[in-house]
Amino acid sequence: MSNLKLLAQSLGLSITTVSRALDGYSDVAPATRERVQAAARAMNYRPNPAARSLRRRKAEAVAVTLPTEPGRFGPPIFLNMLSACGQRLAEEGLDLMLLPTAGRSGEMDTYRRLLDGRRADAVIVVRTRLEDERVAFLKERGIPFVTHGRTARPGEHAFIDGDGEAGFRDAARQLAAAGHRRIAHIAAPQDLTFAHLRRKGWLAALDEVGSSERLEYAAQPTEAGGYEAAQWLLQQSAPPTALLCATDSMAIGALSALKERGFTAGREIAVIGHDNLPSAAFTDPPLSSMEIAAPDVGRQLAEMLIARLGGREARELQTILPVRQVPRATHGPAN
Amino acid sequence: MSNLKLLAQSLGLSITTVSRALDGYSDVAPATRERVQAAARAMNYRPNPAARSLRRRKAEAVAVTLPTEPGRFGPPIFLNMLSACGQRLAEEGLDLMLLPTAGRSGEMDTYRRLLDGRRADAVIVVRTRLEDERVAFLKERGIPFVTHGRTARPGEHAFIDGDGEAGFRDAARQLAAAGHRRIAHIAAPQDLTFAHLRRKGWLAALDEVGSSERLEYAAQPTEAGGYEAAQWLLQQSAPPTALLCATDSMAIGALSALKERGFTAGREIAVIGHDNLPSAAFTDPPLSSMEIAAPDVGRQLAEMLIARLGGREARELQTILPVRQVPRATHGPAN
DNA sequence: TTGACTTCCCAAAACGTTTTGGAGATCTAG
DNA sequence: CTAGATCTCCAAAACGTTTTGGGAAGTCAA
Repeated sequence: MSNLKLLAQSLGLSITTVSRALDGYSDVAPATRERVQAAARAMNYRPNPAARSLRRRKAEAVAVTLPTEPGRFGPPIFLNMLSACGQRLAEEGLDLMLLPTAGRSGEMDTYRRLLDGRRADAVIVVRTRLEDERVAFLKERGIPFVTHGRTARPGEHAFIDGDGEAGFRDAARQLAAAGHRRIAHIAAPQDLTFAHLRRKGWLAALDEVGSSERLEYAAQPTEAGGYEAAQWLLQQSAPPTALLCATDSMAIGALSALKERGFTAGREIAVIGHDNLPSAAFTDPPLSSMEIAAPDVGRQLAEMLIARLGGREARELQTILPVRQVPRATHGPAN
Repeated sequence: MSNLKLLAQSLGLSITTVSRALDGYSDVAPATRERVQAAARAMNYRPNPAARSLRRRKAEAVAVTLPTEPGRFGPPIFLNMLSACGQRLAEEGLDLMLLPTAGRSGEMDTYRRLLDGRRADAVIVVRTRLEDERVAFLKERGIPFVTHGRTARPGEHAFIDGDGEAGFRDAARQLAAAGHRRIAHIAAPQDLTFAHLRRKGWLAALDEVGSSERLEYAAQPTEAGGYEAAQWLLQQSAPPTALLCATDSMAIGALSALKERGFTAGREIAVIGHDNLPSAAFTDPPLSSMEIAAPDVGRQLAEMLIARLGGREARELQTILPVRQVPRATHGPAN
């Protein structure tokens, strides 16, 4: 409600001086600066964000688009990550805008609306794909952005990601070391980078131990997808003794399929997921999983975005976070 | 990049006329209107949102604050609901701003920053409490808002909510009809309205059937909370035969506690949750739950907000949606 | 023919901020 | 005592839109 004009009038100063005093310029006397700041606090003045961004030609906002098919739940991790991210951005005076989009084509429309209209200064890309048209678009336009997850050419942009490849390699190695010979992979759609990398890690471990079996099934990264995959794998002529699942949601579905067929996960068949969802500790048996070792991915994401807005080079802003195994009861023995 | 001035110049018209043509005013000739619209499309002109909201004195944005304790996951339903909501708001040219806040005091700070600075025209309140200072604040300031969930005085503001009370009454009735005599309630913190109402429904059913037992335990609405509650309830001298849980997350925790003590849910002890999470169908045994019967709560929320911004009275905008039982395997028999 | 009414258009004033390009004091050095 | 340097401050011009208050033709009725 109160603006610079009012503030200036009440202080007997010009708008210019008040503005500069509040922004901490050096060409205003310390005494007046303090007088101005006190008055601003008293009238609890807040700069009008519209006016400010009009003049500065910045939106002071960061956008994230959420591709959501109706009825399908986004991974619960997102909300938490975005929350932490937004909190850090707020400290910098940046708003976090959530732009849900319908399907993949709607997403590009949203991008165009967003950036032609200068509604956001920077963008966060989630559910990154190996070949991601969003990334291509943003690079072409020169908009700062950070992706959550890599693309096929990660060298060319800022990203933060967990080392799912290493995580799955380690997990598969451990299973092999425990005597498992038929380690199957329940994969998520391979255009999603995280899914591709996790599968790659699994493949690497199989190569290492000289296993030639390539038992796998790709499905949607949901409980239903995991269930479907496990059903298919278990009815093969030589069914697997271990299921390495792309996500915990899929693993939970797989557990259900195992139970249905009379298997006990962790005894006859090992199951390992990824994400360490809160519910993973409460499945029956408790689900072995893995997770990004850093507690604050969202915050780091924000930090990278801020650095990018501050002019830092994209190549300096590329983080791969280690993945830590969270063993529980389902990675049990083969031998 | 292109603005009204450029557009006007290229058309040999005034800025005023171009602006009015695009806004569909009647005082511009149909022929010129079309000429303008064609040109606007060709130059893919988008009005600068900052300039527009400066002049219109509106932010063209809706905010939702997300109270998130670090480490604790918000209910996975939120992301979906907000997604659907944001999609509808976008059709109206409104951005959905996500403002994560640290703890309860930080939340009020955020509200003040938000509304003193006119960053949002309207607000969505989630995790509504019986006595909610956010609601008080918004009413005092006269900001349009809709709450997801009711307060203790729901008559005074717009809200959308599921009829958790009826849902829990029905569920408890059914349990009683099946012969259950000691129906316990695993409650969420009672300052949260949804938790209060669900407990109330449970109490109502107990009164109806003349049961005097009041077995209950309140905990955090998480898997861990449900686990803790179930543990406590099961070690009472006269343990319950049914657990009516405030949320599916809690029910999943309870299932785990049951298993640990050698009980089979749905045989010795019934378990029912609420929310119908995707994973509820994949627990062992599959969890009986309930859910709001409407498929598009988020969209309806957006609709109410739009109506409210359009001047509709808050009292006309109060929706209680029916709750439907989703029976699976865990509400099993007592007799 | 004239006055009133339409129809179509426009100049200019906002909205509230930041920034540019000084201007008037006061001080410093010669 | 004067020329420059240094401190403080300010008027005015942006930023791109919407909206106010008309104004110039053209049309119609009397």
